[in-house]
Amino acid sequence: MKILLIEDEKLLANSLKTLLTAKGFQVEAVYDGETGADYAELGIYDLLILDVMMPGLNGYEVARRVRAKRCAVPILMLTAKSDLLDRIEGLNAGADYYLTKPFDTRELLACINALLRRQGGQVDTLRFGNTELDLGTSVLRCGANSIRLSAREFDVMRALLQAGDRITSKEALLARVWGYDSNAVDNHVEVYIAFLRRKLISIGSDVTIETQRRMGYYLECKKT
Amino acid sequence: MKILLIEDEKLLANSLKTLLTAKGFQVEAVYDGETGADYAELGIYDLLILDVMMPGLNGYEVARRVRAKRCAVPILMLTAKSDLLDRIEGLNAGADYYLTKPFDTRELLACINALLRRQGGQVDTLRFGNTELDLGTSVLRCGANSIRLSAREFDVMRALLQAGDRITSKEALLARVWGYDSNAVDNHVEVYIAFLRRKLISIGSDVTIETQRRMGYYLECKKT
DNA sequence: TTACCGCATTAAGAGTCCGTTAAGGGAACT
DNA sequence: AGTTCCCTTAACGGACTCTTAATGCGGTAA
Repeated sequence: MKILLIEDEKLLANSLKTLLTAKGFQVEAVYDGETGADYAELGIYDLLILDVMMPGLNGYEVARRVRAKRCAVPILMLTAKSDLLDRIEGLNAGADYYLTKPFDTRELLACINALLRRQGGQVDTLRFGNTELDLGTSVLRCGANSIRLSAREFDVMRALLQAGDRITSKEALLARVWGYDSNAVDNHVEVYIAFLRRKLISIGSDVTIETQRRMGYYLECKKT
Repeated sequence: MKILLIEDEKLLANSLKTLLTAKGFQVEAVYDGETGADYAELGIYDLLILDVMMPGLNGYEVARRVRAKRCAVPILMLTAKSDLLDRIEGLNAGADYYLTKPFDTRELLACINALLRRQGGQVDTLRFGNTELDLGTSVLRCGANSIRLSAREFDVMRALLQAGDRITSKEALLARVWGYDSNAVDNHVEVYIAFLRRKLISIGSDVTIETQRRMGYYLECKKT
């Protein structure tokens, strides 16, 4: 896990670096906003730790610049400012967490773990209603019942689960599952929707695939 | 965007629900941890707002239970406890953000936006008066009531909502919804306006589609 | 007033879109 | 080579949306 630390107070920067390195992270420290933004935009870091008060580009500006480049890296903002409006500005600038100095190292580590946990994509199953799809094994499960999905079935089901109750169009499914340049036709999707419906019923799921005519498909939980 | 609010103080729960609903979120509130965990595990929410101090299952336990089920939904924890160790416990239990009561509503909204931004797909809604059109699900909603729109209905409604109280001509609607080169006639628009009027009434909306003779249609909010 | 034009509303028909099944071909494994 | 599974293709039946058309009302102009 690579962390980029952008902090102009070298004393604090070094102690943080030592702490995080000891915890097993790879830490790179830079001491001004300009350099920090340049490094961050490389897109090779798993986390940015960012001081707000810095000469040159301040933390807000760095965050905004990084987000403007569509970098989705998590940003943890550090600051001596505990003012409410500062926190709000930080979050709106694109930060994911806001920590006020002085902070406890255990809290810092908990924050970092929380941010990385999300980033690390520990997501190995997708769920909706009483049903879950195991992304590792392609098994669709509902309580004690389960059934294996074929490759295509899996791709379609995953797309539907990610959208949840939002409508997924046939074109989107064709593009995601069969590829943009394939000569697949709508009927392919319809056939696989039928396959999945049958399998959902066979494991006693309360999830149904609903049709929104001319628009696409969405999931619904038939409980309550 | 669907939010599940788990908070046993009904006064606070209701005021939060009002606030968030006004901001265009779909909010469901439950008043104890057990129920909350059950709902959360359905996997249909985009965000959990979770009070720590509750009878029965407390917030930490709810978070742990949800994470144990491998639900990746973002969790925002609320608490009166400002103690450092509580914050750390919250984050380690699986929360993504920790907010201390009393909090400013602007800060709460900034947090929510930060968490949802990371979650990805910011499916928005079009709103007018007390009514909104969910662009992801093509559901027309007014408070607790909602109704699905067909493809054509959706297209017409979206065009009207985007214009708001400005007049949209039939020609514009024909061009946008049916296409420039279609042989659709004015009556098509009239029929769909009638469909939409009926649906607006059926969900108790205060929005009406007004006719400006020879010019087109516009929306009006009948609130007094 | 009277005739006319534009719009509202309803109902029914038509056509499109979708569901489902089954058969055939191809790839991987035995 | 045989078998099995998966994906594709096609055909048919059905349901729903969209279109069409007829009727009536209200405003507007001659």
